[in-house]
Amino acid sequence: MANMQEIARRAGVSLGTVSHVLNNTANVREPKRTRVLEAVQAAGYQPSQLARGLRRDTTNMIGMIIPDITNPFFPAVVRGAEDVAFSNGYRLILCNTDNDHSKELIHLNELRTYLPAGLIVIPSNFSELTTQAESYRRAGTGVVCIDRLPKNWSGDSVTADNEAGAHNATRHLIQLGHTRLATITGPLHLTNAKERLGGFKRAMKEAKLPLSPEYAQETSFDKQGGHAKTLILLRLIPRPTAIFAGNDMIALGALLAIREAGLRCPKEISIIGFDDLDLGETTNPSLSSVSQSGYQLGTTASRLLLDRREGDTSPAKHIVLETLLKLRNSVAPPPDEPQKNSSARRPRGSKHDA
Amino acid sequence: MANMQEIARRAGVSLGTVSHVLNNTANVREPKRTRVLEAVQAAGYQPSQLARGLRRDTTNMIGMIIPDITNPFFPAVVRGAEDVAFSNGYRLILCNTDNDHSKELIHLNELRTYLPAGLIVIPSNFSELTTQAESYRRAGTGVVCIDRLPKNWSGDSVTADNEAGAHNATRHLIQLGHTRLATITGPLHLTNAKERLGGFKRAMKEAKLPLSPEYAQETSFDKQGGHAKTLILLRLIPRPTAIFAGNDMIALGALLAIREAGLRCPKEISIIGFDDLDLGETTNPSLSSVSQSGYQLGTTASRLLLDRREGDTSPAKHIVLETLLKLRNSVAPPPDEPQKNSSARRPRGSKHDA
DNA sequence: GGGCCGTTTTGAAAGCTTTCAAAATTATGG
DNA sequence: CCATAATTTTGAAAGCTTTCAAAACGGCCC
Repeated sequence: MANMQEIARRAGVSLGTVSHVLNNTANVREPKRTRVLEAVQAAGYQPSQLARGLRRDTTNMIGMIIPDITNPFFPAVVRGAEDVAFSNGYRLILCNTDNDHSKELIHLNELRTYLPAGLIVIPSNFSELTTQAESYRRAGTGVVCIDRLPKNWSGDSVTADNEAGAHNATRHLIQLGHTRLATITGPLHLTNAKERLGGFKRAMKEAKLPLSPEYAQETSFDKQGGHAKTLILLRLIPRPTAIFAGNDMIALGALLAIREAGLRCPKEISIIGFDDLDLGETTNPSLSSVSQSGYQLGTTASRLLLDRREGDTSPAKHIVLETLLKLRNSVAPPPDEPQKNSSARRPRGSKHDA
Repeated sequence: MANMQEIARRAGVSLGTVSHVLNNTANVREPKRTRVLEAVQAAGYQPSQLARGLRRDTTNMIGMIIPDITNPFFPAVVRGAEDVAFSNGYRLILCNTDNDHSKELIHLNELRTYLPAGLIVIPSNFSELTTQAESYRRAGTGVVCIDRLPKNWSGDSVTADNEAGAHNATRHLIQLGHTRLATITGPLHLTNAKERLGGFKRAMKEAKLPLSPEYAQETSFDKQGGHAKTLILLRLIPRPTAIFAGNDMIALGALLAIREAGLRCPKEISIIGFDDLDLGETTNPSLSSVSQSGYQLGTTASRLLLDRREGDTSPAKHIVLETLLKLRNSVAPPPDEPQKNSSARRPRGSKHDA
């Protein structure tokens, strides 16, 4: 591939001049300027990002570390980040951690050697991001933490207003007349899960409703977890008439469990999830959910990173994005009559129904 | 950050020796060897990928170009590619094209300047990949094309057996007794859409069933497309009793349209999709689909790329992955009685039903 | 102990760009 | 038209690694 030397030769100027034209880093008078540009065109020259990065001590790559692109919430985040990055000439290196902090560490250490323009990170479980980011910052590389925060994080962050979203959803259930609410949370060492539980609890307290511990189950942010914990909730006496799920995957598991148990959603049990994934539209019943924009999470993080790069040295920013309660068909007022709890144990169509 | 110079100094050896130890590129006798390794440990040294890439004339980055990570089929592909890449020390640069060939071209031109180890590409509409890849190949950089192929592609490729999958699905519908089948295909300039239509047609022909053109609708690979074209199909006389959809998003749109039209799936109309996305499990009815493994598509592509890099110079490989018909609740035998076609126009619960 | 051979080790060059100080050119003012 | 100031242009250095030819080393045999 053509290099700058070649362009300089073709245009009959020095290496430095070519560089100045390309980067607008000094005035270059007219005859030469166009000669250079023409030579660039003619040769189809594009500067080596490697040499450039090496010399400038920074590249136009952004390291994006996420748990798992396969989890339906994250693609939108990545896409948002990429869109802003791309339109500003930056590119994304995508790294999956599977929530494993040792894998995260490998990525953090390796990415450094690419001299990235910055990092956007959704921290893994028990992430050591806080310590690692320190060394990035010393090198002048921005690190933005999104979606949830690791221990002691004090840098830039972009998150959803988990507390308010959960509070709002819970209050809605209460206003419909529900008094026996339960929640299935994600892992409580994750800040977003904890905040959502906080919002739920606050709404309960404000309504002076009791909440004994077995009505707040903790599990992983997935279908299996939601399914298993819902089965537990359905056996409680009195049985809850509404479940606030920590995210849509949990809500989906809950829906399945409820269906299996022979109960009907929303008639006998209401469900609200969190995230408002596309798949919530097509379930039966369609899933009510606290909507947060993953895309916006991504764009905001990229924007923040680029602002920092362009010299914004203001103190750490903690951007919190609004959520919106999206009501679909999985919520209804509680059933009037006191339910016969025993029916929960009998799958629909089982012989005992006869 | 520490550099090799520093390590050499600490270990009391020359630059060359450090490099040899790190790359196992020459024997280094015992006292020095460990001294170097210790110095590396102590300094937390990691070689600059930029300098290394510049010198070696190639990096450990793989460019991955896809239409849109937000489309639910692609995350698994990316994940598969990343897993194999990662465990071999390679990293992924993710690029979305939105199926826009000019955006694809930008990525192709820019990625070159990173001296990537290779490219994995799902070509955009009207992709110019074939010409571009030529210049990559001249530079010794592998390009693997997956999922669908651009015009005149003769390089390595990994695709699903679209023809057989579609054929199999269609045959299943026919065996159930359906005689009036329709299909909604993706854009027919995409090879995968075309192959699926081919499989459908072959099954029809083998069963000696007629297929007039209006029973094969073409649209984009999305919900809107599926919805719109299904409305058209439902108005046909005689109305089809089964639809083979070009992918699950189309199938989803079809399902919605059928529901809106007051018809029941699978009782009155059967649907089979393609891709077997997760969301197909949770729709109502759950979606039957031709299952192809996006993950395997990704792993195979990465594997192929790495094999090439390790010196495999055999002629272009065209790997075709098996599909599997996944039956769920969206298919059933056709209704016995000749349906009253007019009902298709009436939404469920409309006054005309009375 | 000297000469020779095979192995280790070294130092410098190369890869491509940016940037800095210095050189060359042009402009300005008297 | 000269001296000086301002602007352009240049060439070399630096950034960090790999690699190649050459130098140093160690062992072996006579």
